[in-house]
Amino acid sequence: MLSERRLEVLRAIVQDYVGTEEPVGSKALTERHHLGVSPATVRNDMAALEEEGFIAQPHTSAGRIPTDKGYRLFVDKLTSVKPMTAPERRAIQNFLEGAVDLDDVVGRTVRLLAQLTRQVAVVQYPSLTRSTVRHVELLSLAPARLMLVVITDTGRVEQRHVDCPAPFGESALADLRARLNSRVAGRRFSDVPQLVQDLPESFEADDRGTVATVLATLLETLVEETEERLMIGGTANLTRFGHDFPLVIRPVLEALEEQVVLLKLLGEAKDSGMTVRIGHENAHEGLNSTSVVSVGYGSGGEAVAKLGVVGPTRMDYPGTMGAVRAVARYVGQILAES
Amino acid sequence: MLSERRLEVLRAIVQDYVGTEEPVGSKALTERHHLGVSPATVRNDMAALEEEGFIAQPHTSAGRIPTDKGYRLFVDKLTSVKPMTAPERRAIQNFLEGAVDLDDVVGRTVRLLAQLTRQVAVVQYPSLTRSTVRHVELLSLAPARLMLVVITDTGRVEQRHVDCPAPFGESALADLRARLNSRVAGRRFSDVPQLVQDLPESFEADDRGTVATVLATLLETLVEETEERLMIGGTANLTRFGHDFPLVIRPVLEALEEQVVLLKLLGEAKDSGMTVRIGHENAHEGLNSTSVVSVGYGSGGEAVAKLGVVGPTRMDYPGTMGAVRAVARYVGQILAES
DNA sequence: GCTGGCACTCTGCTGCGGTGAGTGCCAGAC
DNA sequence: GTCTGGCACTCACCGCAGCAGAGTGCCAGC
Repeated sequence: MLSERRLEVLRAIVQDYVGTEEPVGSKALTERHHLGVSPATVRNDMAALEEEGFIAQPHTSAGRIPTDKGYRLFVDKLTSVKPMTAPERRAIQNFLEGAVDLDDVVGRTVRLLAQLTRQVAVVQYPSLTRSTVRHVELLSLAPARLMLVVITDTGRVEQRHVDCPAPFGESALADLRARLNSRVAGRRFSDVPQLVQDLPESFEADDRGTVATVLATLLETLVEETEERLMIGGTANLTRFGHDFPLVIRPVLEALEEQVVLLKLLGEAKDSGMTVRIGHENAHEGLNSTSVVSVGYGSGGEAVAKLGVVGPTRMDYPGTMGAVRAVARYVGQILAES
Repeated sequence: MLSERRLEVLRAIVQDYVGTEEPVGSKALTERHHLGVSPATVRNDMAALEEEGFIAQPHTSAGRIPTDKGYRLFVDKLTSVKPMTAPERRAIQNFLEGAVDLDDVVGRTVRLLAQLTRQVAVVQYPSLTRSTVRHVELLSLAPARLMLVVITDTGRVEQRHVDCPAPFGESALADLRARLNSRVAGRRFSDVPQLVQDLPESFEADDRGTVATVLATLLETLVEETEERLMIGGTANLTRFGHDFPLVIRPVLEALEEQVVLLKLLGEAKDSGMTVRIGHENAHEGLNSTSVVSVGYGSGGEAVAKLGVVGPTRMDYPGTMGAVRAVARYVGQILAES
């Protein structure tokens, strides 16, 4: 077990390295932090910390930098989330309140998060799986062509074309629309399949094919849209990565363009509470030199989607975590109100 | 006026520099291109070209690189768009045909363009201004709260909440829905305002306020959504910028995040035909070391939006222009079919 | 008007010693 | 035992000089 002071030394190393982006030596440490011991003692502690794999030397006779494992310990044990100040909180709220629709909410959230953390922000659109259907609309585009529109309580709208096997009359359409809505409006997304299961039977034989097609499309929309969309922003902050950024930036940009990768990334995070993935803890190789801080957010008590930031492992964890948590909280509020 | 051979020398310089990314000297030029003259002669020509501002030397005793003005001349006079090969065209078509909805079309277009040109791709969503209204839908969310959904012929869906000054009955709602659609369905976006102008008068006094509110929201949607959305992709290609990329990439990334900047960029381009903006020809400072190749695309004969790529001024203009043109053409086809 | 030749100018590379931050280790003090 | 001061050592970084090579401008001759 590491002594209290050695942990203190690790904390100091992390803080200094995050600030200066340069390997930190024993002398500099004792000067900037009042550890109450001499550089020589700190050197001994450092040797021990290195032995345990928490810090490393880029080369002999250079200072130490934290390893992924060191950051992990720092995040888990040596620090706590730094709360936002009151003015910051007010600014967040004000900024988000101006949003006019869902796209705007997500867009503002991304920009806000990128600006607060000075890192790349990723915001998942509120999920359909857990939200409820507010309304289903059916429109006739042509005799045998319909448009299906699904509106959710988070304000999201999805539409699909439906090609009918046979022409479908206006009255049957109105009928189907009414029945569909009476069954699914206000219901959980995941409950919809069984709620509409027997609908075709109540229609005339000629129309059953069309009804079945519409339902199939509806269910398909649910499934397809469960795979979420997301928005990213603040990629210009990647240039703040450090001196080795030319090497690192490319795989990161590539990963950020792959929605699938990002969704998996957020998906792997815990459903409740904040998740911090440091360096090689990220499954995706391109993100091995980044850390991802993510958290769920939702309109009610429940999380419906996730948001987070991607930055260098050398990041200000307490501050970043504070910003991420605060933003998630306020987005949840905004969504609940709208 | 520059002699034919001097233009030929300029063309050779541009081609070589684009290929090698290194200043090109007189000897290398004569070796790689059969100009039929000696290096000494080429040197004289180069001196003349430099005098006119078409090429420049990074420093004395280095080769020459084209200036923005040189690229301009190259694009205008010395080359032509390189058409896609048949297999390429087929691949483009196949890839785009798999799209299921508008978002998917735009998404695929961006990815395709980024991949073909190995540069950053920008695709504007089809504009509402020129497209027509396919359907307007009104839904009752609460006694005094409606949802307005506008569907366009390009498959785009916009929705807005409407808070009514007074409760609005279902029958009045159905009435308004029917009348609205009979007037605006299939009509040009820009014609809508005058088509609905007198609608409130035909309703009962109690409902006129609500009708007016709905119409106001509808018109607002038109105006607001004339400011387009767009999608970008292939930002990882920015790392192909060259050795000075660490300096250049930041302002470019920043510019790319500003939708306003990009929209202005595309907006400035000619409505018909391809537009190439080279280096300082771009109004936005952050893009001074990039070139933008853009072109309009549309579902009919008419352009409804624009797409293009952003890359280093040192780009393969003929190939890029060919890819941009081909993609625009096929997207137009896909949109017309759907 | 083109060419070959020639002197000149730079950049980029390499090798070299000096500097300084940082380390590990050890003997001694508390 | 634990901490401390001292000391020798290592190694990245910096500035400098020298060299090679690519490229140029100019000029005389064809």
